[in-house]
Amino acid sequence: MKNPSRQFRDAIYEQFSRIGKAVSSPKRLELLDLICQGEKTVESLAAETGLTLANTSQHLQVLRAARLIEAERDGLYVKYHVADQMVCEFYRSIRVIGENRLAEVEMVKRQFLEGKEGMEPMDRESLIQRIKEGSVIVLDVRPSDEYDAGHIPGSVSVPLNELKGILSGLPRGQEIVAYCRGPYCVLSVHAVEMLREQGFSAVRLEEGVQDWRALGFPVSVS
Amino acid sequence: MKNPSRQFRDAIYEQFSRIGKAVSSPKRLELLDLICQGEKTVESLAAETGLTLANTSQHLQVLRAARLIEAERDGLYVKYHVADQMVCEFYRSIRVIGENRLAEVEMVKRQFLEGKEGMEPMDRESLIQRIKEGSVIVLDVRPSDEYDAGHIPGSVSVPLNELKGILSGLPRGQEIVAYCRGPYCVLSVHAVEMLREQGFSAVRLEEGVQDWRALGFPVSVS
DNA sequence: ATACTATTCAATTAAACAATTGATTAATAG
DNA sequence: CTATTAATCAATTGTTTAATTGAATAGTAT
Repeated sequence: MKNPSRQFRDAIYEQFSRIGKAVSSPKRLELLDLICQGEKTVESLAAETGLTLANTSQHLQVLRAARLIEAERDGLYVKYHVADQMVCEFYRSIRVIGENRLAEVEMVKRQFLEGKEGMEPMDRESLIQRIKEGSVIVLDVRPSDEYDAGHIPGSVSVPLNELKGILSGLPRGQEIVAYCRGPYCVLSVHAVEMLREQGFSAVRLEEGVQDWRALGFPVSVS
Repeated sequence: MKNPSRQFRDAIYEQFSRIGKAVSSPKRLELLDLICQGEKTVESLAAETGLTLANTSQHLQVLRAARLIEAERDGLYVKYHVADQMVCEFYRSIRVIGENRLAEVEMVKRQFLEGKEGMEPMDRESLIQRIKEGSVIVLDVRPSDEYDAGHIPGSVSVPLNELKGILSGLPRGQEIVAYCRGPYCVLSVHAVEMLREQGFSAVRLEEGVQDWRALGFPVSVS
């Protein structure tokens, strides 16, 4: 019926579409985003995404069938991690294309941050400059295992739910920068809100570790 | 029902999944691949992919709705082109992840090239070196409008269907390199087969213009 | 205007998919 | 061995999707 060259191309693009199908579901993208922060159990992913356990597991199978992630059993738990750093860069490229080309992304973001004054990134370049020269305190407000898997050099791990307890230990004079998983993670938003309520001078860094790496800056591990 | 932060994330990942859905179909990937070579009419895309016109048009709408491509009317024809060079790089990253992570891609390729001796890329690095220093004749065997949209510097445009006619004008002594749209395009395979049958010393360059650009080498236009 | 061509739209069909539920399989601890 | 916990599998539901067909639209040439 079909000539060999067409069969060949059909087979090839069929294979490539496995990658596309894997990232064609919003929930799978969210899962991939989380897994890019460090290895995660099925349970923790289900909790973060609001999916049922069975449903989470099935989405993870799809990502695994496309070879984007790998599973490893650790006692009672199965931990998933990205198959290759390239996968994180790939996920990030979807994000960046979305941000650049889909006006709706900017709209949704603006709508969410509405009323949260000053949560918009204020001159990213100079903020990053100050972080690199160490003239501000940088808080990584993600869970500590994500900090361990990779963080901005010089940052301090203060998971959001521990922030309240260490407020008294923070210096009042210096500016505080909080960051988390990236522009669509709300941990740093809440951290900055809390810090400001307590009278601290705090700002949010939108970028996550993946962005930091993509910008060509070093990332510390453990 | 859901808290605002969940609503926000759902809305954001929903947007990103538009990109994923757009590249979740084999045929749309093939279309995107072709459009990355230069602007194309619906008709020519339908002919290349073996899809019906209506079906092609609908796939193009999906790619357009994800803002990956744009349409422009030119007289009777509608021409589609990539919305941004970033889209070609994105498509290429799917291809590269597929090549690196899906064993099936290599299998399908090997199966197709089986029996076509020497069609496998022979020491890519040194071949590229010789192309760059101009010690081989480089033929671009794609349609001429694709050559115009971007080609390897120093290459000569000889669309496959014109190759037969100019065989007599080619030097017998020198090695000839043929390239086309990339590893999954068969134009250069056929070109090399024809050249060898006629006694020429010919090899295939697997890389296409997108790869050439991604490797950091310059690309000539028009 | 009229015919003509390229493209898109609309309606249909069959196939693929996401989410849910309940049952089942691993690994561990008592 | 039995209970417990984490994860997966299997079957079902309602949606979404790809491809097909035929009709409708937009632009061109006569």
